[in-house]
Amino acid sequence: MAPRRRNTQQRALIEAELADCQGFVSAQELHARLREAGSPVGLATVYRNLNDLAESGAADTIQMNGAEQLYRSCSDQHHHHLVCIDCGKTIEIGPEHEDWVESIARRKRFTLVSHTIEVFGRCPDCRRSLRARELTATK
Amino acid sequence: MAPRRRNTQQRALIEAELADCQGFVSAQELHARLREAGSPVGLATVYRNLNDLAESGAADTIQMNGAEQLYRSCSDQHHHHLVCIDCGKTIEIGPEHEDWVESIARRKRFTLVSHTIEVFGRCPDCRRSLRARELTATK
DNA sequence: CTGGATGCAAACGCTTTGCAAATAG
DNA sequence: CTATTTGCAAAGCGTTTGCATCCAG
Repeated sequence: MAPRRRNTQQRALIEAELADCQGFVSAQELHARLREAGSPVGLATVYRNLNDLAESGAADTIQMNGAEQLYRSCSDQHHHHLVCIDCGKTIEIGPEHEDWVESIARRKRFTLVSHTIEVFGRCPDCRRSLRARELTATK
Repeated sequence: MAPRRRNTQQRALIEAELADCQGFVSAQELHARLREAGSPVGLATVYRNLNDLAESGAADTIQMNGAEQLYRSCSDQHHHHLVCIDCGKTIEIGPEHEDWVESIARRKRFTLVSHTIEVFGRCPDCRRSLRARELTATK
């Protein structure tokens, strides 16, 4: 079992702030938000808690280019995301693909351990404003 | 077009060594190999070239846990891998799934930009030796 | 020759850790 | 009261960069 942890004030703040974020946030970002919100939590504490949350499954995490770890509140089961590269909005991708992943592993006689899938694109809103901007820039 | 680069001796060494590796290697690992092989190439140069290769598509790259970038020689088109977590053997996963990724994006009205898929498991060989080891350890 | 490439070491950015002080249970 | 957790600052780690030197074209 996951060894129960203490219920500290800063842990609560971190969880709350994380839940408030729409998409993924980095530890640094979350730390800044808390600071601005007048809750001066130590950066190291943010890291420690975020890692705990990720380990316990209460948050999930992806690695961005540049070795930055992003976290997101998540109580659900295993799933993946479609992430907008402009605004950061994320949409969960259903579990339909798990079958596909399993069949790949089976076909190669691999025992499946884990997998990561991240899909990046541009959401309708951002695409629209991008196009508007391009028109303006046209000479 | 990709601006042509100079054909230096160390670039050749790096490309050759990368091609020699079975699975993925980190920049540091590759640097160590070269050094052991008596080809003292600077670490920075290894990084620079590996990044160039990745950018030009001559190598592909995945991020491991812990923010370490792994590279692999690769002349093919875009594809993904099934990686053995014990021996590091990698098997390319065909492009069948690209359709699936596209359909996800289309359904959510996203303009697709990129995606990453990595599947980790244990290959038949490693599974076999693992089982053998477990039997031995049985009290 | 000359500009791009190399090598070194210093700089970087994110993350982790050591340790004393604070605090939950 | 005691074991955890916090906060700070220092250390760690992979990677990048500044700059003088080197060498491919």
